[in-house]
Amino acid sequence: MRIGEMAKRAGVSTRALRYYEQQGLIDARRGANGYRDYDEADLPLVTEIRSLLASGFTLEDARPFVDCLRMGNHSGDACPESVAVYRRKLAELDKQIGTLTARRADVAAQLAGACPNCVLDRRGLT
Amino acid sequence: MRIGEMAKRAGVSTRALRYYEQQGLIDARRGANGYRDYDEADLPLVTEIRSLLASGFTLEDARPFVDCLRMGNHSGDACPESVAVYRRKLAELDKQIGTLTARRADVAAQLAGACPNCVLDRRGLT
DNA sequence: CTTGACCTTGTCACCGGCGTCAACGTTTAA
DNA sequence: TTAAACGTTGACGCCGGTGACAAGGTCAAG
Repeated sequence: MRIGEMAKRAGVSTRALRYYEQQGLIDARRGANGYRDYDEADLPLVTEIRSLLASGFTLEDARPFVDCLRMGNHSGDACPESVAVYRRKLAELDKQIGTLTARRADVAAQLAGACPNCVLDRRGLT
Repeated sequence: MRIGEMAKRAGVSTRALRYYEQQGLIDARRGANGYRDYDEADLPLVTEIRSLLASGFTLEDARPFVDCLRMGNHSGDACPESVAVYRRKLAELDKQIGTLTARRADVAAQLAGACPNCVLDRRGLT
């Protein structure tokens, strides 16, 4: 199928598909006219990418998942490289959550100090 | 004082000081030679900006704090506009923390599904 | 007079994942 | 035959806070 159809079916823009190709994630054969010719099997790859991006992963993160699917696996995370990404991401998230939580406490303390009447911190209250 | 001294005393780069001026946060008088001439009173303003940036606020967020200090207040958050920024930021942080926490749960679940032996989720354990 | 340490403005680069044009070739239906 | 609807590559813009460099002006010390 051509890029337009693939885009429609995957729910992405053609721009995105070209970008993924440029990043070496999704490759399409070329017709005699230079048009990209996508395989049916590429659809789940694109879907996997979108799903990961929506979950906060980067395109680089998605690479092992796509490779894993292309190797014939039923699921993109059936490979150790993908699992490693999960773990790295988990650690990243924990770190970020920790940072933001500490920051939240700081801001709340500042707010309490600056505006004593502003006891709007809903935490610990019912 | 000139920009170099101000930068040194505030612990920022001259580039940053020029950028703050460009954004309308810190204004300096100009000498006959065109050199910026900072006032002693500008030092705490710069310090306030750095402190806020370090806490995850943007330069835009810092604006009311700086204005507040320039109006003669002892503290940058002694003005309602600054307090409003605190509150907005607090809400932002809560939202971000919520998003990341949900995402973390997703990733942990995926990890658990992809790698049953990988029960490394340290939460809930001692 | 010259060197070197300061100052000035202006501009590109970064990071990520595209959106959005431009300028052009191809296919397809009327 | 022609116009619409597709396809191609290439390049700029965005967002924020600088870093780094260019090409120049200024000023104090030796």
